[in-house]
Amino acid sequence: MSVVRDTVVDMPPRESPSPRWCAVGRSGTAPGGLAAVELDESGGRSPEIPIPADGLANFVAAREAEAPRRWVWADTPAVYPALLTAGVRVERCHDLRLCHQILRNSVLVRDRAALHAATQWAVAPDPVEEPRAPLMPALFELEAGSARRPTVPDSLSEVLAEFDRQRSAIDSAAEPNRIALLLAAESVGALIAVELTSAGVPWDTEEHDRILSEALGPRPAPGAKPAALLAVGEEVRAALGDPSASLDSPPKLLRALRAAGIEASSTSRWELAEHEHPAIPPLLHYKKLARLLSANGWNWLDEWVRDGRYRPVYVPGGVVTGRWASSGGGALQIPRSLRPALRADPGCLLVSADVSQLEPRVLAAMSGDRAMAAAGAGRDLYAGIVESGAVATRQDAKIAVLGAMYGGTSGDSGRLVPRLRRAFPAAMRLVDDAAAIGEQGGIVTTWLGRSSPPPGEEWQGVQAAASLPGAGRREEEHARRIAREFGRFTRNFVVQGTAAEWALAWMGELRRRLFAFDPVHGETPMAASGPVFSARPHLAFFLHDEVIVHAPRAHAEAVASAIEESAQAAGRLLFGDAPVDFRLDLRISERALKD
DNA sequence: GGTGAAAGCGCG
DNA sequence: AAAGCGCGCTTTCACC
Repeated sequence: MSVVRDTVVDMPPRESPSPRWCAVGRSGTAPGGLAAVELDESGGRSPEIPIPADGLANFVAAREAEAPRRWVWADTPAVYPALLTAGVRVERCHDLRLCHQILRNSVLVRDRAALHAATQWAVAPDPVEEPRAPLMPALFELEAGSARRPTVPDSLSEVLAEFDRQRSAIDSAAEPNRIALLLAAESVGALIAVELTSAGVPWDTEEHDRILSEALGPRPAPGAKPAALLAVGEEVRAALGDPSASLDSPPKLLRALRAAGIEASSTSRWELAEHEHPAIPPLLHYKKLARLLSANGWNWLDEWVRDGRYRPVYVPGGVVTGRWASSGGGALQIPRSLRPALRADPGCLLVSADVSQLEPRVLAAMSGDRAMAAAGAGRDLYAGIVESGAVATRQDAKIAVLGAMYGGTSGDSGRLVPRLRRAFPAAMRLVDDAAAIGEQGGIVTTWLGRSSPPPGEEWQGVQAAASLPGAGRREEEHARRIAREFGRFTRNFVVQGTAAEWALAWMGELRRRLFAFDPVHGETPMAASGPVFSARPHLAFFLHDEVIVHAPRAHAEAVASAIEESAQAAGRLLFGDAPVDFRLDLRISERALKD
């Protein structure tokens, strides 16, 4: 019994009365049907257990009651939505598609040959591009005409073979072997992502409409522009002295600006703000309104909010660093001005939490920089950096820290980062080393073991060309520039990626605690959250370092404690007893606040 | 008429 | 024209 399989792979560790994995896939013997196989520690397998074509939810519910070690399946979003709809939640799974991606790329995994050979599992990072295969009741069946096959294999035999490959790969990882923890975190993320869509964000359509109307005027007829937008547009044209100026096309707008004597080189907001001209303030206002309308206007509302819920689709592992991406509705870009539309159901509250300075704290923990950990202990990290004497103001501290993590070289950041380097040498060495590796075209790896992609062929080609004897200055400068760019990417990768791992651990822990709450009986609150999540606190929103839980009133205080405890638990899970605390801003309210 | 790149801006 | 990372989405426009 290896340490990896025995304790770490389970997140969080638990006593399981049934310490076996349960793999599910399309049956090889019963065409069109599903089947399961149970696996034990020593590689033993049960015979195929047939699952009735329409009986997956029942099967899973029954087995789940026995607390299997993990469900093993190809692709969580192909299976889990239908289970939730049927009222069945699972505690833990192993998502083969996501885990394959991590293991195939991680340089910590010594035996990757078998995974690399399994090309059918190497899929594009974003499988949401095309419609997914239908989910239930024929789980993995193709629906005539409309859908395509899942992006990864789904037969039970393929599932079992891939799981074998992955277990070997996990065991072959270099010490300290944290990759199983990463796979557990990634897989619980896959469950959470589906659950978030299923439960939805409680959305107050009237409040959204009120915010839009206040800014833009009443909702216009389809195809027409809102009154306030038109009025501000006229103001801009008047100030430009150009009644026909086009404001929506950057090239045309630029010409109009030039004609009015504004020497701008682009029409981006920050550059326009540099110029003094009566047309500038209304133009900035116009751009603000136009953005609100096109990105989150009434059309967005019609398309994305149904029955009081906004249901975005999250894409775990959608970003190379391991952050989630989203698909549809722009879940990760909801403007703060619209946050008040996020509103708890009657009888419920929102418990919101965001982590203060997550990434620098993660950097302090993974680098073991005690001075940086101390700067953030029990207070605002930037205030602590000021107190340490490294920089003079909180603003400077922030610029310096961001510059350290992003690779800032010029301006304030270029001036301040060296001071940070003196005050926090261990933390800075970690990111500086990561940057140096990237500049040489190397690969870096997060705390738990997610590796960065190598530079592309073009990058390699430019470097090779620049090192040839006949290379000119232009080529050398170009090569240097893109080498530094890649260094900034790898510098940031280790921090952003490890922060994403912490966030997954935080949510995984929180999810488990939330489900231990007693459902609220009587009138069922949060009915629109579906059979699994109504009546009990559930995650409703996630944004990199921020969560919102939708909870019955009676549970709100306890939920806040659970969020806090989960953050500390995540810190311990990843970093042991590193003296870094992850501070939260916690808020309990009926609606999310702008800020 | 569809496709893809670029610009611009929202989020962390 | 961002300096300094990672994304998604809408609009415009050149091009096939």
